[in-house]
Amino acid sequence: MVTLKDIAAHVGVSISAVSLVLNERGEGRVRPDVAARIRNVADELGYAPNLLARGLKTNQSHTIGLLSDQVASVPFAGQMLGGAQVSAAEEEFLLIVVDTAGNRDLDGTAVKTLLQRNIEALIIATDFHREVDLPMTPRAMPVVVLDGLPRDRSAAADWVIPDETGGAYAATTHLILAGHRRIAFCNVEDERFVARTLRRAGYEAALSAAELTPDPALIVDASDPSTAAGRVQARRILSTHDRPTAVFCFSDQIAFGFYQVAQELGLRVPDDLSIIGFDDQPFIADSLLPGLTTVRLPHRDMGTWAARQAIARLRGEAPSGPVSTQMACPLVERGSVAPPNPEGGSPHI
Amino acid sequence: MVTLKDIAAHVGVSISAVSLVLNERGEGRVRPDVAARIRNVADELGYAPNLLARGLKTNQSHTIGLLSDQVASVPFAGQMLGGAQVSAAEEEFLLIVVDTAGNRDLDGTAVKTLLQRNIEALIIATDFHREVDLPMTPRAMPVVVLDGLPRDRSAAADWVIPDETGGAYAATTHLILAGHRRIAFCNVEDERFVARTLRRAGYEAALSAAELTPDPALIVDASDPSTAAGRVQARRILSTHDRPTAVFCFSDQIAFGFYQVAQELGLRVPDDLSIIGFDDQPFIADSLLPGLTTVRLPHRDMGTWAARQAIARLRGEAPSGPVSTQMACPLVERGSVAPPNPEGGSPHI
DNA sequence: CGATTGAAGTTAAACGTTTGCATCACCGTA
DNA sequence: TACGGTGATGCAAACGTTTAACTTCAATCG
Repeated sequence: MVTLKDIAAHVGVSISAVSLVLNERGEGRVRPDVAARIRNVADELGYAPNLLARGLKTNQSHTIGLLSDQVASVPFAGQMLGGAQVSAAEEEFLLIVVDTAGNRDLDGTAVKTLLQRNIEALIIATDFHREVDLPMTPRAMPVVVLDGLPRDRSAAADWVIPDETGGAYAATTHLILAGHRRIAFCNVEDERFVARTLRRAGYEAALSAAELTPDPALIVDASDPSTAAGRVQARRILSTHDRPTAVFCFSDQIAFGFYQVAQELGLRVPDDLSIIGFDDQPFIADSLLPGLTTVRLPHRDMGTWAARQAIARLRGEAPSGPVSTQMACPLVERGSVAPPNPEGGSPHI
Repeated sequence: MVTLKDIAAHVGVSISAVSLVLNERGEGRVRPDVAARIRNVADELGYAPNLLARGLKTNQSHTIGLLSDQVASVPFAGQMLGGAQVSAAEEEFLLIVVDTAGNRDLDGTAVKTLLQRNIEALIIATDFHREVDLPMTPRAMPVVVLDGLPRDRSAAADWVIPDETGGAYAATTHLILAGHRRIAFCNVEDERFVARTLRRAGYEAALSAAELTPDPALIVDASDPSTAAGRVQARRILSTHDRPTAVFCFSDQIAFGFYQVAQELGLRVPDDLSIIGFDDQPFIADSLLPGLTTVRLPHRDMGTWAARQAIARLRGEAPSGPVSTQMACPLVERGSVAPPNPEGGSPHI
């Protein structure tokens, strides 16, 4: 590896002169022609500053730590990480990711690992929108929660979450505009899903806005967001005599379950049953037949925001209080929504 | 942050004494009682070594770089990263991941970023088993290819790949043992998939071992490993008059397509058609109805191996030549395989 | 004409470690 | 008494940077 010393020796000046020039601080301190020589030699030799050394001196490692307990467990995680990493890189920051592999990091080992590397900011990422407990961090270090919010709302952390309510509203409205009146909502029962309440609010708001009264019988809770749990609710809800003509599902997985049960019952999607999911999960939403109309979770955008926000704070460009934002969840139209079948609910066999 | 100097001041010894003790090098050089005092104070103050400083001095950053062009793009990536990161952590190494976000890193910017951070070893990860071009790296730096192999086979790099042939053999044999004789294989046509050839070899070997002659009409190529491409081949192959009773698919996605077309044609899975996939893709294989019997790609294990191998090389524990390994791809049995229906191929409507 | 200014650098200290070498007290031996 | 050996400890240099403070020299100014 080439060091400042090497360049200095080649050019015949002192190390500091080289440092000054290469950091664009040589203006008026180093003669232009000497500066040019230095730059040339640096180029020729392929100089790249040793960031360990620089970090040691300046205490600015240009590194952001990302802590997560689930990089592996969930497919969208990659999108968030990718977004964060790429936008960090745009600002010449490096993102270092530590995954506690599912173990709640109670003793703070993971955070310590990161602090030892002199990270300048910390991003806490979750596998789904929920409340998180923040680890202990040095007073001045920016902390950003990615896809979640601090349980202690007074904590000095920024956060970004999806606009769950907006997404649910858009989905439900889409169904209403297609002509549906009996629209079911298959939610999840687990309280840890913050989205649970928010999506329901969006669903209800959309109905109200269209002057429809929600039918409690059409709102059901799956035990979790899985396909199997979706099937259970689908069987209950689709075999009633006045079944809904459309269903909005908490997850694409659950929607998948509704596809399967619809098949079983001889209901065609979308002719006899319109379905909308949530997540826009790769390899599912677009693989289903017909393609699943769904609401996209903006994982990449959230990752991007988190990294940018962390950097903005580092630079003192952010307001003093915590800032938070909601990312839009756009509706992705595929083929699972159609006007309700006037014929009514009689199954085609 | 607490430094050696702080501890030295508290105890009333020199910095070097503290350093020696804390690195277990004090034996016979520092009196035991003093050593104990040092350790105590270090604990109390919550000392953690500054790894930048240490790395600068020792030139050992205890960091491994992982370069990939697709963390985001593929769901399994997380498994590989998780495996690599966790096993690196076990050896007190940190994994830093740089994703070029799909841009082939021609100028080596990404590698440079990593080298600037003084990484000690480099892992090159791919999104699917294929040949990769290795970037320029310092002569002595260990390089490990994860889920792929160097195009230049004489390069000084280790690599780990899945045992594609073994997995395909197991899958095909499983179908044979269930009683199937007409077993189709839906491959992909894109040559970049190294697995293409290997899985086909496993399929054919299994048939030969059972003294079955492969029927060329039963081997088809999908244009890519997607569900849509799978459907195209499924329609061709399942509507023939003497259709196969079982099919082994290159991917779970393709298998998904076969489920869909089987439905369309009134064929029941597994009664009328047995299906085996490849990948064990989360949220698909276990969501299908019936669950998809498939071959698991050992992403996590490969990640683990890559990190361990890199570290072993660093420590000089590896043989001098390149080493490579194949990870077993176990068959995961769910519900999509049954004995062939003696009734024959007549569709049930 | 002596003092001031400005350009063009250089010196040296510092960041937190690690580590070879020097120091020093003490002991046993010749 | 002198000497080598040991055990305990401190000193100081080095890793590659950054940066405040300094030097030197020539030119300008009142």
